[in-house]
Amino acid sequence: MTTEIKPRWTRRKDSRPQELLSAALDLFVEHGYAATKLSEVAQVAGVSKGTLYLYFENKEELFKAVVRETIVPNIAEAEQLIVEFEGPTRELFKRLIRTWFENINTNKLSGIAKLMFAESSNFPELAEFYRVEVIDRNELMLIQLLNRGMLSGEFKQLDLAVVPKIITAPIIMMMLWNTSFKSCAIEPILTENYIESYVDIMLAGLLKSN
Amino acid sequence: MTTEIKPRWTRRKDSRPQELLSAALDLFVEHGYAATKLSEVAQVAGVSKGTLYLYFENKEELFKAVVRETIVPNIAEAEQLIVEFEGPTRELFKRLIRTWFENINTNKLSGIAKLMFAESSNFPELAEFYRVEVIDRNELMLIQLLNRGMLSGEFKQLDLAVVPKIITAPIIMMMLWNTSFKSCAIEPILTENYIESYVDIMLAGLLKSN
Amino acid sequence: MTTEIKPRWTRRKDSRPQELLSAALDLFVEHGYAATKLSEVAQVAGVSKGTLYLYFENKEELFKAVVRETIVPNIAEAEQLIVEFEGPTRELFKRLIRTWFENINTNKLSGIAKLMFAESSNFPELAEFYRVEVIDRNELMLIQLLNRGMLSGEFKQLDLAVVPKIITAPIIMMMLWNTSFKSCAIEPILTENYIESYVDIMLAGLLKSN
Amino acid sequence: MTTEIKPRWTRRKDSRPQELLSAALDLFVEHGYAATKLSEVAQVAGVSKGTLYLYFENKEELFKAVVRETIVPNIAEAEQLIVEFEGPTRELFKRLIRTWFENINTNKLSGIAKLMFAESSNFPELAEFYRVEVIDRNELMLIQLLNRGMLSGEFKQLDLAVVPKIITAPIIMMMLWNTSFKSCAIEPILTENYIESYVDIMLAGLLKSN
DNA sequence: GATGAATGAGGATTCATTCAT
DNA sequence: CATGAATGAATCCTCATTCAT
Repeated sequence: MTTEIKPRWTRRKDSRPQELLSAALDLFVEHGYAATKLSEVAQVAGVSKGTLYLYFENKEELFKAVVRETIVPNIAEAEQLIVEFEGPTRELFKRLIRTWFENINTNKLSGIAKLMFAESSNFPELAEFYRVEVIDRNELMLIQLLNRGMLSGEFKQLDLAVVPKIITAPIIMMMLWNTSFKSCAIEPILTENYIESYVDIMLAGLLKSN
Repeated sequence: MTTEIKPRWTRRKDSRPQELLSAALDLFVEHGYAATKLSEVAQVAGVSKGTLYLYFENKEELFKAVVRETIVPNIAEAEQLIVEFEGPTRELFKRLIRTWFENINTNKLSGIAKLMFAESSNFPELAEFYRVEVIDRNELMLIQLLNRGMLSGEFKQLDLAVVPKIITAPIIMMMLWNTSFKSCAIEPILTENYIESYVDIMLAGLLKSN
Repeated sequence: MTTEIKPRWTRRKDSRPQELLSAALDLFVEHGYAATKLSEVAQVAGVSKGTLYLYFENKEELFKAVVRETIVPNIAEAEQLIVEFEGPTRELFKRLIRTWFENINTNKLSGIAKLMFAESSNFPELAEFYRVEVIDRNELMLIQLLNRGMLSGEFKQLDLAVVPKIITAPIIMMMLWNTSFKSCAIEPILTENYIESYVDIMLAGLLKSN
Repeated sequence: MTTEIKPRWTRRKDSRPQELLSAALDLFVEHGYAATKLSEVAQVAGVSKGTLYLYFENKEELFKAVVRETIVPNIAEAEQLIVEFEGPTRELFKRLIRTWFENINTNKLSGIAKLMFAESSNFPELAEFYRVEVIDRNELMLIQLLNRGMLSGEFKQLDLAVVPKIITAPIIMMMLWNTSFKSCAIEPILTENYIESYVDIMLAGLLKSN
C-alpha cells in the first residue's frame, strides 16, 4: 500500500529524466541545438544546471536522448493500425492519415522532425538512428499499405521507391510548418481543410482510375 | 571626393560580397546558423575575418543578407513561366514542376528552405521576409495556375487555401531531404522517378475525373 | 529514540576515518591535492560522498588530516633507535639508513614528502607543520647522530647546519622518484645497490680520513 | 637580408609566446598545474584570457609547452663543460657543481623539477619527455665525468647505475627546497655552506682513499 | 550514522567583434 | 581596403558541499 519499501528518493530520481527531456525537447525544438542553453533547460525543468549532468553526460548526449526517447515510444502505435485494420484499403488510408494528423499536434514527434532536418549534418549518428527508426519504418508501413491496395486491385501500379515519400511529404510539411512558424506572424495551416484536400488528391492519384 | 576616382575597386567591392555570401550560404546550410563560425566563412571565401566586417555589420546581418540575396534573384524566374505559357494547364503544370526540380539541385534555394525551417523562430523578421518573398509569391503563382486550370475546365474545384501547400510539399521535402541528409548515410531520392510519380499523382488529384 | 541503543556503530566510527585517510592518502599522492576528487576518495574507501563530511569538515581538512595522521605515527619510531643504539656511530648510521630505506616502501611517508613539495605553497600551515614535525625532528635526529660521531672522534668536523640536509637528500630523492615515476615508463631505482653506494659515499665523507 | 619581408606584426607575435610561457611557468611552479588559473596566467602576462588560446590549444598544451620550452634551452649548456674541460677530474667536478648551483637560482629549471615530481602521474608523456631530455642526459653527463675520473685513476670503482643519482640528489633537494618553501616560514638553505660541505662529502666518497 | 540527489560557484574554452597596422 | 592579433562575454562543465530521507 505504501511505497516505503522502495528507496526513498527513487520516485524523484526516476521521474527527473523525463522532466529534463521534456524541457529539453521544447527548447531544442524552439531554438535549435546550439541556441539552447543548458541553464535554460535546467531552469525550465526546475532544477539546477548541475542536476542535468547527473542524468546526461553532456549537452550532446542530452540532445541524443531527447531525440531517441521521443521517437521510440511514438513509433509502434502507428504500425499497429495497418496490421489490424479490416476493410477497403482506401478506408485504411483515410484512417491512417487522420490518425497521423491528429498526432501531429498532440505529439512531440513533429518537433523532432524539424530538429533532424536542421541538425542531421551536425549529428550524423542521430540522423542514421532517425532514418532507421522513423523514416525506414514509416516507409515500410506505407509500402505495406500500398501493397495491400495494389494486391486487392484498388490501387494502380505504383513505384514503391518514391511514392511513400510523396505521400509523406505533405504531412511532414505540416509538421514543419506548424513547429517552425508557430511564433512568427505566419498563419498556421487549417488542419481540417488541409486533410480533406490532401486525402482527395492522394487517393485520386493512388486509386485505379476507371 | 567621391569614390569614382578608383574605378578598379568599385567592381571589386561589388563582387566581394558575392563570394562571401556564397561561402556563408554553403556553411549556414550545412551547419546551421549558430554552428557556422565566421572564421570558417572567411576562410572558405579566402579573406580574413576582419574583411567580413567591411561588408556586413555582424553575423546576423550576414545571415539575413544570405537569405535575402539568395532568394530574390531566384523567385522572378518561375513567375515568368506562368504568364507566358500557352497550351493546356496540365502541360504548364508539368513544365513548371520540371523546371522547379531542375532548379533544386542547381540552385541554392533549397538550402534556404532548410535554414528557414531551422532558424525561423530565432529570426522572426527573416521568416516574415521569407513568407512574403517566397511562400506567398509561390502560393500566388500556384493559385494562378490552379485558377487557370479551373477556369478552362481542366481542373476540378479545388480549395485554394490549402492545395498549393499540398502541391508544394513534396518538392520542399525533396529539397530538405537532399540538403539535410547529403553527408549522412541516408541515400538521396532518385529525382527522375520521384518527379514522374509525383506528377502522376498530383495531376490525377487535380484533373477533373471523367 | 536516541541512538545510544545502537552501540554497534560506535566502534565503527573510530575505524572509518582510517579507511578514509588511507584512501585519501593514496589518491592525494597519486594525483595531487587538486586533481583528487572526493567522490573518488569516497568510492575507494567504499563509502558515499556524504560520509566523508561526517568525519572531515571539507577537502582541505581531509588533506591536512591525511598529512598529519600519516606523519605522526611514523616519526617516533626512528627517533628511538638513536637513543637506544650502542656501538660505533658508523654502525648506527648504517642501521639508521637501512631502517629508513626499509620504511620507504612499506610506509606511506614517502608520498607525504612528495605532497609537501608540491602543495606547500598552497598550504603554508601544513608546510609549517611538516617542517616542525618531520624536517626539524629529522634534522635534530641527524645532528644527534653526527654529534655522537664527532664526539667519539669517528667523524670529522662537520657543518651541522647543512650536512643533515645533504645526508637526507638521496633518501628523499628516492622517495620522490619512486612515488612520482611509479606509473611512468621511468624505471625505479634499484634499492639494494643504491643503499650500498650511498652508505659508502656518505661514510667516506663523514668519517675522519686517516 | 632585411627582415622587412616578414609580416609587420611578427615581432609582437613572436615575443608573445615567451611572455605567456614565462608567466605560466611562474604560476605553475608556485601553485601547481590544477591550482593555476588561466585567467591568472593571462593577467600576469598582461593579455586577455582569449589570447592564450591563440598560442596554446588548451591548458594542458600550455603546461607541456612550459615544461618543454624551459627545459630544452637549459640542457646543452651544462653538457659543454665536460667535453671542453681540461685538468683533474676533481676540479672538473667542483666546477660542474658550482655552475650547477649557480644556475639553480638564476634559472627556471628548478621549478620544472618540482613540477615534474608533482605532476608526472598526471602527465605521463611529459614525464617521459623529462626523463629523456633531463634525467637521462644528466646521468649520461655524470657517467662521463665518473668514467673520466675512474680511467685517470682519481676515482675509486663506482656503481654507475646509482652513483649519478646519489650525486644529483642533494642538488635536486636544494632546488625543491628553495622553490617549494620559498613563501613559507621555512628558511632557505645557505647555499655557500651547503655547496662546500656537499663537495667535501661527495669527493671523499668518490676519490680513491689512499 | 549513512546515503546520494541536488546545488551552484568557479574555471576552461569558444568565437563574434574590434582595431592598430 | 585588408589584415589578423587581441578581446571578453557567454556557455559548458566539474566538483566540493549540503541536506532531505
